[in-house]
Amino acid sequence: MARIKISKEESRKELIIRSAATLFRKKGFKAASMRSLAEEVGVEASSLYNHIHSKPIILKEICFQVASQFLNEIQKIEESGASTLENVESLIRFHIRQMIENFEKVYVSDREWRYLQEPFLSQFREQRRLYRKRFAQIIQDGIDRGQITQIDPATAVLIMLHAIGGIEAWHRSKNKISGRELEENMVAILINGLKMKI
Amino acid sequence: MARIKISKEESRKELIIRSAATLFRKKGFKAASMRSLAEEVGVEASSLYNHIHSKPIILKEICFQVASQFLNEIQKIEESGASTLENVESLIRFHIRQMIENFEKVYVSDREWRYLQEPFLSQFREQRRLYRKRFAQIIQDGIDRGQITQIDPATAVLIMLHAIGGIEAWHRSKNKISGRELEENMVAILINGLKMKI
DNA sequence: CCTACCGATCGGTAGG
DNA sequence: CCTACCGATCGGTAGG
Repeated sequence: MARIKISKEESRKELIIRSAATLFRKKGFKAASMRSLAEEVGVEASSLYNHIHSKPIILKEICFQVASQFLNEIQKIEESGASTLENVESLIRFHIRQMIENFEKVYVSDREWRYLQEPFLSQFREQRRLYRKRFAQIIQDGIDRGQITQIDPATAVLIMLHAIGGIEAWHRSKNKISGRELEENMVAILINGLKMKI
Repeated sequence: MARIKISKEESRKELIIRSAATLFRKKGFKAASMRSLAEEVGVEASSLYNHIHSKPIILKEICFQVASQFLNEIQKIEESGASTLENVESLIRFHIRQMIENFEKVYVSDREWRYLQEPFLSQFREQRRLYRKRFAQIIQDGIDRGQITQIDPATAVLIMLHAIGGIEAWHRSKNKISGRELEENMVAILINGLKMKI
């Protein structure tokens, strides 16, 4: 019975976090009220606090959940032993798919993290900085091996990540091309942009 | 004397709008309070209302100021008679420079426009939609003429605009490369990504 | 999970 | 341009 209660609590909490992600994306963290979140979930605002600690802690859970997924993936890729350009492509594809399939949380983590409270704000910034550094290192390897054109790796990372963030506009548009087509088009442009000119 | 008074009023208003742009960028529109804006400007909150109508109207002024600059520029480029790839490059360079030199307003117009009130929200969305359509048309011309690789033009626009939005991260980073280098690197990657593979 | 409620802060107005 | 102030809304707590 204790087990059942715990698992119910857990799923309730996750429902709240998922609803919050959608709400934070739509309205922005500051403009999204706990009252509107409660309405979405179907309870009174005060009842939310039986499952979550506070509004900023919800944001923290979203941001760190997403961050750990990307850190796991880059770890796998670094250890893959594939060629650099393949590694860049894998990572880009992972970002694109996350942005398509796990849109609400990824978007919130990308755009609303600045409302994190300390010490989470600093921790998140640091994770982000290290992630980008590792991404830049993969690109640097590609330059060293002559697979990637002579560019500033940090700038390349910046372009990649933000370009992929643009999928937000795709979600909002009518007459979308398919997710598959979107992925192929983005990969084509971005990878082509990195390749050595011959 | 009336003329002097008016010109003083105007510059006071523009000071408020510039301060607001910086504040909206730093805190986000919702989190930025009129009281903190007043503090920045050096008056009491209530005194702001002698120069501006309301908080959302400040946002409107920022967004439409920026939008009209981009609309002017794309107009000039469409009429230039240059080759397609040159047109794309000109437009990208304009975006990059605006993002570097007119950062606060451009960033706010890019990220905070969703807090616009009707009817401005709809008007802004429509201007944006048309702008992107014109940008996509330039790329479509390039594809038709065989200068640009076979990709979805709307996706290409999405990538370009959001990649350039990434300059925000450049502003925030220490150890920046120079603005000039940034521009050249971004142009290199983005234009290279569009070009026909040979 | 709800009712009742709190202190803080918000955008904005009245009046001078 | 300021003092004084308003109603609305916010995140969150007490107590059951």
